Amino acid sequence: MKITIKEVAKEAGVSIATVSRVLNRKDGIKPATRKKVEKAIDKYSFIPDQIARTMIMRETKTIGVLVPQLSNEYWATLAAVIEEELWKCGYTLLLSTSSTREDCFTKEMAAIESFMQKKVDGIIYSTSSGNHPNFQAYTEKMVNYPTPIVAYDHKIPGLSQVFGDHLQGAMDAVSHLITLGHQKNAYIGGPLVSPERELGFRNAHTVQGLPVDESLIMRGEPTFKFGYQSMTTLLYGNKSFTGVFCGNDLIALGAIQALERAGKRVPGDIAIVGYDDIHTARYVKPALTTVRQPLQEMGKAAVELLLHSIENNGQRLEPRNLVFPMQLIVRESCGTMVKPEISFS
Amino acid sequence: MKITIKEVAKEAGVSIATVSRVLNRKDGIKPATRKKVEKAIDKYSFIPDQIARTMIMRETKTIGVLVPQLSNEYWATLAAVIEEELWKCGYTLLLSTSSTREDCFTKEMAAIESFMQKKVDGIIYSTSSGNHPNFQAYTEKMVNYPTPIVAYDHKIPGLSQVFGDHLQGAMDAVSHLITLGHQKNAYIGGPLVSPERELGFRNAHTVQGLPVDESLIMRGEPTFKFGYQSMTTLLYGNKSFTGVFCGNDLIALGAIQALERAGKRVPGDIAIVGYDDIHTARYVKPALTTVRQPLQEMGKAAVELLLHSIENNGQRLEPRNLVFPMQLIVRESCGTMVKPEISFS
DNA sequence: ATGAAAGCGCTAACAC
DNA sequence: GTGTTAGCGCTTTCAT
Repeated sequence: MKITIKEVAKEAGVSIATVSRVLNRKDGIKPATRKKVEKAIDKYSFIPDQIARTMIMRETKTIGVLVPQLSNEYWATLAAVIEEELWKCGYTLLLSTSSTREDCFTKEMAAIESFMQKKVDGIIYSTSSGNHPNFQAYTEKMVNYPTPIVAYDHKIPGLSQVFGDHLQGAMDAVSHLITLGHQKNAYIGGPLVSPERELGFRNAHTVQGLPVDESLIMRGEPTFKFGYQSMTTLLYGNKSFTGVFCGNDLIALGAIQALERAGKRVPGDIAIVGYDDIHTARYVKPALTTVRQPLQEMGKAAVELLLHSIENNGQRLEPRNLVFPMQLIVRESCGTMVKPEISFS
Repeated sequence: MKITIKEVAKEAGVSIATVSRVLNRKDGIKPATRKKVEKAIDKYSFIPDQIARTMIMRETKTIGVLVPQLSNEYWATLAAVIEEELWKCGYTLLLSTSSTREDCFTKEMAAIESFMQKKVDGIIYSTSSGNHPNFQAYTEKMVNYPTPIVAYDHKIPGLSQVFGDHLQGAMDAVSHLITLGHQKNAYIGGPLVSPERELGFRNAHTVQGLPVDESLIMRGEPTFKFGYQSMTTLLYGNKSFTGVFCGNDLIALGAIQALERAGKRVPGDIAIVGYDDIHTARYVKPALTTVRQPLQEMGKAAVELLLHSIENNGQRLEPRNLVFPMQLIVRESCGTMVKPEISFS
């Protein structure tokens, strides 16, 4: 038989209102009554029904989190950070991913809708379909949603957002390449990946009075496969270049793999910089020089922003934007000799 | 103003029952009425309240998934597989992790309880506290839970479960080491990690009539750090060994890092085998010889088992156990020269 | 200090 | 075909 507060009430010889009161730690209850009720709860191993409670309280204590994919270390780590942070604050997360499937935009919309149906208290939204033709139109409506949303690492006017300063990150990375003497560099990445990274690549050249060879710009998906294929294309195209900036570490790993297969040495023949600083970046040989994103801080900030706006949802407060600085991590893939670091993680 | 089916009904000039019918694609409705209702739904951008619906239907279309940690590639990938599979079947996942914190057992219990309160339709449960003193007592009660649970890669009597044949996997790995001529081998891993892997390690030796040096067995956590530290201990303990079987790939990576720091060559001086075949295993140098778990299949199986028992929850069907075979992937870390594989993933 | 009763938004059984 | 109505399990006035 199904146990509800009714059964508990009967067992304890009180009304359901009283049971509800002890469940919610309200005071103004005779200790003796409370004892009786607690005993009944225990006897039946009664677990209160959140769903019924939600109907009245209008809160689910769950947050919808949308990330592009979990099989990518960067996003998985972000999800981990968010989960931990949310749990500390008494929230659980409803998780969806978007970019495993071709039509990620459709999946994203469906996931958000599912979050709304399930009445999550808030949403943390990172996207992989920022370049979809209908993206703008869709996200513009988000401002009017009853559910607070914070955008992670992409712009949605009117929403609170957390993002990384990728223009700076990319410039630092490419400047490093240039400083080491690399004048002809390729970019494998955006703007599908991230327009700012390509922009930073260009700026770094411009600042040094160096031209950018447009045929050395490869745009596509943020995957190992794309990195491998792009590098292969570059190699067989007989392009001349000595440095490569990759839109993320996975791309860099793929590029390195292609280089090795072609008998080129990294960094001897070609210098490579990645982006993200996923764990793997330190394990590989050569260890990857890359740009570290302060993932931990960014994830925490997203949670804070969200919970803050949940608490004050009455006032519909001004959206807040948080920008985080990136940090160049110099390892081996650009030829600067550094003592290999040991890291536990 | 809050939009409910009431408002939609009024707008369309019908009763709430009719609105409910079109929402649930019931037939027996005049096309004209359906049109009217659909227009009203559209006008208000009405999103039905799952919570209210759940109260009656007794299903949430959400599944609770508990994994040890998301920052570990193996578990993240499993979560990704499960999410994808579940989504296809119309389910969303409520995700929790256990082992980021010290007291993972407490967190696990709390997470499961939270799943129950939130009335998930089922739970996929993988654990990292199988060695906790109260674990057995706790899981024994799970059989009587009203919510179907499938155990992932650990035994809980009375539940359906999916697991890998780690005894076989470990034996294959260690036999490979022995076949290559390694007679004195270390094990860095369990039994906290997985008792079967240690057992397989022992069996492989026994079968070949080789003794196991107990001082070469290191037990601890499934982390990079533990691998690094254990190898360091082994090295400074002046032990003699030429092969190492690691409980998982992260441990193996840590061990290799320690070996390199100590000026040893892999596989020249020491041969290493890992376990899991995470993506990183191919990127590292030397590429890791390891045991591949059919993660994709195992994740899918867990989902299938769960959904099957959700559908037939009336009959309380017999628990089913699925065991998956492991596959040794020979790369470079044991000294067998193989052409490095290219893999897109 | 406790109980009775009114809903929260929806579905389903039963009318008509 | 469509409307009326009784709940689902809980919280919360309003009485007492």
